[in-house]
Amino acid sequence: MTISVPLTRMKAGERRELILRAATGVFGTSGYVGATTADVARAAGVSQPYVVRMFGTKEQLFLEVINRALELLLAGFQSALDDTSSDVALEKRMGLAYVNQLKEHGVLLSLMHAFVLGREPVIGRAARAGFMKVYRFLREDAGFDAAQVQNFLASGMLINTMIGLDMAEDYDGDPDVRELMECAFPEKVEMVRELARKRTEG
Amino acid sequence: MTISVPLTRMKAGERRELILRAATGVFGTSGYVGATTADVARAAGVSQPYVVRMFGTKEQLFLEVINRALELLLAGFQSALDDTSSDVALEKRMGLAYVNQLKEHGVLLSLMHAFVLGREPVIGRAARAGFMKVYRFLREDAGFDAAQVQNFLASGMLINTMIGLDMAEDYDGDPDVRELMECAFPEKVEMVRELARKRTEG
DNA sequence: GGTCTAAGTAATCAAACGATAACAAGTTGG
DNA sequence: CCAACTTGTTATCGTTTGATTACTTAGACC
Repeated sequence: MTISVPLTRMKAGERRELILRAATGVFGTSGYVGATTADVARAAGVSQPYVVRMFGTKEQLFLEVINRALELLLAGFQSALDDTSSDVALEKRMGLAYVNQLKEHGVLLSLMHAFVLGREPVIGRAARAGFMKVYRFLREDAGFDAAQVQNFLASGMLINTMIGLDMAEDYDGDPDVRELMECAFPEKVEMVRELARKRTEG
Repeated sequence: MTISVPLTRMKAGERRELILRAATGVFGTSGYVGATTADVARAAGVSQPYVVRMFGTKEQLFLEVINRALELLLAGFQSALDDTSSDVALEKRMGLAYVNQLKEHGVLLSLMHAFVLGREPVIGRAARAGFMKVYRFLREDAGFDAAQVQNFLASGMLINTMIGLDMAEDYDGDPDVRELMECAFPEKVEMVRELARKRTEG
């Protein structure tokens, strides 16, 4: 039973961002179809009809979630690109920028859920466009060649998959999981485990 | 309007396999939550209650679908492993075996949909176990080292993603898509495009 | 301090879905 | 040939869900 009475008022813009963050987490966990507008509302601390009225439809909300996720991702890449202070190689800096997106829950996973819905007319089109936007950034702005991009994206998709699988769940019980995770998230295994713990308990 | 009258009888075993094939395609396209038992029934040419009664629940059906998909995948890998006649390197043979699973629609994609539902208690557990079964096959039976397995799985997850995105849809209109596809499916681009066409038209 | 707008809720609905129950028609074995 | 089991269907039900409508109330502004 949720006590829903007083609720401090916000301007629509703030509330919108708050709901988008909540929705990112929910869609990341349950997927586009599996997530309900009531789940999102609960996570955001507002009523279900308010979520729908603010975004029009669940589909529109999901589109805004994945567009926001793409903006965050590309902004992270741009920062890694701009930061020439460190002597770390570009490809590695970009990889770290990618993994750091895990700190906000659902950013990478809601994208991943969109990526497997290519046959959905509206979402599919948006997902392809978003994916290729990342491709072009890596290819043109970051200056990767085609093979580098392919390799980078492949590693990213494996990371998404392992996060989607909640693989950290089995880290302690299965040495093969440990081996794989240490290979897939170099230097970031502890962060990933910590975040998984927080999500499970909290 | 479906004409549903005469329907030649089958033994339950055959009908089961037929439904599992149909369900593989439907789950691959729409995902676990998005696919309905009525969709599966329509694709299999039987009534919706029959699907439910044969498999108990939709969840159970999905579990059988992904277990079957895993069996097909591992059988394909085993064949590639056994076929020592060709002079093609093992890693490449395994890659071809992977891509050839695309010939049956939904085998790789239904697995992919399972892989992003790690938080679902039952499906998540099965998905992790299945993924690690593949990992162990590559690591132990195929003799890959950890980095090789990571690289192989990463390429596989990128392939899954691009198929899930229905990326072939944009092959003609976007030269970057063409570049990426030629990098991700070496020598198999035409097959992928052909299968995508069949799925779109048929 | 009253008023008017923007921020929110409660109540409710129609559609879709998974599941169940009850029934029909082949097929097989004695 | 008929009884019994298997293969299948039609009809229907209770929930869940996204969406709509109508109502409330906080707070900014004159």
